[in-house]
Amino acid sequence: MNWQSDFNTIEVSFAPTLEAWYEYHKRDLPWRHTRDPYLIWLSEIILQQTRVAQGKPYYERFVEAYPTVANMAAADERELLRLWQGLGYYSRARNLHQTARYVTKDLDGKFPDTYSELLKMKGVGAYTAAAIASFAFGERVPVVDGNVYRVLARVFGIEEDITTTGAKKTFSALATRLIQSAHDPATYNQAIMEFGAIQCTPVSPDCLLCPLQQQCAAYLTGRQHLLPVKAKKAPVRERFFNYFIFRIDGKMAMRERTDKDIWQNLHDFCLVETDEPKALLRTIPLPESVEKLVERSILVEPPVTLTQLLSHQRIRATFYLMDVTEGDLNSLPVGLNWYTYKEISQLPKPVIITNYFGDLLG
DNA sequence: AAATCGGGGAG
DNA sequence: CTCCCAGATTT
Repeated sequence: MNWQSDFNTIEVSFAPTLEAWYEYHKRDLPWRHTRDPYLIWLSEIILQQTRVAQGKPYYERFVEAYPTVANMAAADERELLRLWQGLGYYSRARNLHQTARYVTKDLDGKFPDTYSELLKMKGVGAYTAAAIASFAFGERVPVVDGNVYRVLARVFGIEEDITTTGAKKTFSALATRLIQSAHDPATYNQAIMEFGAIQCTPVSPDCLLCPLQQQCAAYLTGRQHLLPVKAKKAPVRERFFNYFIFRIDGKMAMRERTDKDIWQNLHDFCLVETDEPKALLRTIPLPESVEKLVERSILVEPPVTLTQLLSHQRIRATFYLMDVTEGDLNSLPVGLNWYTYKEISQLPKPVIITNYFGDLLG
């Protein structure tokens, strides 16, 4: 047996081995009890870059609120964002809504049933299209997610930087070969991701009880902890937010974020961003409309500073709670509107805003 | 090809 | 602290 046929033997046994492992080790997760493409799509969007433990309660709430794609299409986008609040990557919620309407209106409620048609939906890329196509329709297309990168890099000893375009092609090509030997494409795709999530984990993988131990290039050379190779991320950008919370008669001034920036379509307060931290209110350069409002307001408590860490940014926000004492309530700076506390509790807001409110307003 | 988009949990 | 999670889209 030469090296070529030996290599092919590993490729052919790979999928059946994982499928067998999966039948014994799989977790009982809610989206594994359905083949409804709508529910599978919903679960996959929620789980993008999101751990199962974090996404699961959101999935339950969304299924309860919108049992069908038509229900979701009929909903208000703000309602979806409110349900999505705290999960991050809010474009997912906006795309969810847009795609629900696309399926309901343009496709007459019939969910796309092939990889290439699924790929046309907003928010559905190569991974999600493959997941829905295989889980709901049995199509033989491989999922390639973070788990798959890790498992394949280790078992096959691939040292390419997984953040590059070339690696994406390498791993996809290998994954396409491997799924050909699967007994069932849906089971195999579930299996390799589950295997990455609970056996071949990023830190301290359970190699001693691994069914692929003697076929794993990384284990056989003691390089588990070195694979996959991944370029380091750029350092996070520091940002300083100065929030003015204008308050009067049980209302607060808030605005919907519409700039091409974080937290699009979520609601926050009057924001003045500075390029350095400002400990004193009078040192913050204010736009004229804000300055005029500040002048007829009084600071009702010492400013509170909170920090929110994002993937690429560290937000340090200082909150100035201001009671407006006089003047025309109809003349707020552009974009701001008065909201009652009850209304505010229903608005989708960034986590740092809900943290500021504490238990007062969700 | 590189940057951007959240938030949380594990170690 | 660092890493990374059932990635996609924009620049």
